[in-house]
Amino acid sequence: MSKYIVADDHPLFRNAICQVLQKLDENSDIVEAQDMASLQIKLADHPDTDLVLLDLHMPGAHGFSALAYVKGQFPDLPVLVVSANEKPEIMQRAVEFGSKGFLPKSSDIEKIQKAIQSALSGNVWLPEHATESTPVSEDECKLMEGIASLTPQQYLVLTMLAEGLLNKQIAYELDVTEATIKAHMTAIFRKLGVRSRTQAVLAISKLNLEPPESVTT
Amino acid sequence: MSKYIVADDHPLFRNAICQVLQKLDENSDIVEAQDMASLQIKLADHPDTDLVLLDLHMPGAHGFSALAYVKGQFPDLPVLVVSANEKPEIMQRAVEFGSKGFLPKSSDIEKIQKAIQSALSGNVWLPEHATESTPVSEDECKLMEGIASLTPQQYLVLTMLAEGLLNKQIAYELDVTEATIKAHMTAIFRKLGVRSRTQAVLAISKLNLEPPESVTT
DNA sequence: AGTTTTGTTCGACTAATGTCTAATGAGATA
DNA sequence: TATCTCATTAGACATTAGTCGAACAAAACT
Repeated sequence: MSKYIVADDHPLFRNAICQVLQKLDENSDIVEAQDMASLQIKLADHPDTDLVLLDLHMPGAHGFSALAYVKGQFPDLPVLVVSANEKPEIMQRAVEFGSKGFLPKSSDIEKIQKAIQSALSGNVWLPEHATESTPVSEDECKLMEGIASLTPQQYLVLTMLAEGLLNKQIAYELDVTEATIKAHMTAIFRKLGVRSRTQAVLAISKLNLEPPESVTT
Repeated sequence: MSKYIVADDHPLFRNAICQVLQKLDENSDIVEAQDMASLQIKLADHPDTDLVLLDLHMPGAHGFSALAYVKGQFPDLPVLVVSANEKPEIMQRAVEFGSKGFLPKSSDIEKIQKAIQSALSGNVWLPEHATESTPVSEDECKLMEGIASLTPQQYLVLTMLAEGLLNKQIAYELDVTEATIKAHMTAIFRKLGVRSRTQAVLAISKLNLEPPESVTT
């Protein structure tokens, strides 16, 4: 019997994944998360999780930064990235950043099963056509390491920064002082190797697979 | 006899394009630009240009913002986008934003000729496989219009903002006071419909085709 | 020529951002 | 248990960012 966390904001697809999991293993324990905040909680509540199915495009997940963050918090926890994205270079990058593979949302049930079984047995699974080689740049690696070293709170603050919020707004949302947010910002800048919020936003937008949501204030 | 401007930072490819143009029309007048700054100058110097071949990934060109900007300055000037990008949705988007077509850099000479002739005769040229439909969002349109309405100086300032520079640094580069840059910023924010530099960066990073260059201070 | 608009420039003022230092508390370690 | 590390919290201070009003010049319009 295995324990899974399925993190995806699309209820239909999340459900589909869950059904496949149950078919694969009737006694499996399945936990669901629909955004990064809930994923964080579930991860903390279920330290005995065997596999996380992670969508990179949930609320609070900015492309690969979500993967980097989860792997940073739980380095030994297997993660299988699930995404609507089909680009081979994205798939490969996911693996290079610690994912046990890449599962396109267009996959049929059989492929989903294979991917999950591979991941559980410690192997990597990729669609056939994802074999191009796309080297990861030095900078990108450094950035991923930086994100992986963020604390949960810091990641949350970074996420809100990436939505264009002011320190004041972030402080209000998190119910702390503006001074606290500023302190977090300074810490985040250090870890990401940047000097301002503008550069921080530029840095993480490099990791975005798809255009971010519209900027709303 | 026609006059062309070839804007591409890759000398080899720029040269190749120029040769095709000369073959197509021996008397053609060909002007070259290797970045947005020089393109701006050439555009002003040659108001009788018949066609601009524009690479969206030159220094100073942030994805579609370069196209939006050129079309904003010279609405009636035909522009043919040239790019290493091969994604159909990117190609279509270029056309929707006013390009006379999309020429992948992998094209052979024959295709290049066809694309240019189409553009000159007022038609649109696209590779065969670029026929998916990808609607442009409301927000994205507004943003493109905003960029198109920027003045040359404002576009320049926006570009430097998008590299993560401080107002002070931009002011030094452009040899004006910081107050001037701030005034430009305010104007840019209004036109882009945002309230801070952070949001401005987020907005234009939505238009980037590929990850931006590394952030260096 | 006279008027209007618009881009660029800037100073003064207000708001937001970022750094430094330090207190607190929770977990890990010895 | 005592100690140590580190995340979280914040106040004080310094810097940067952003708004407003206005001067000036160039271009467009009458």
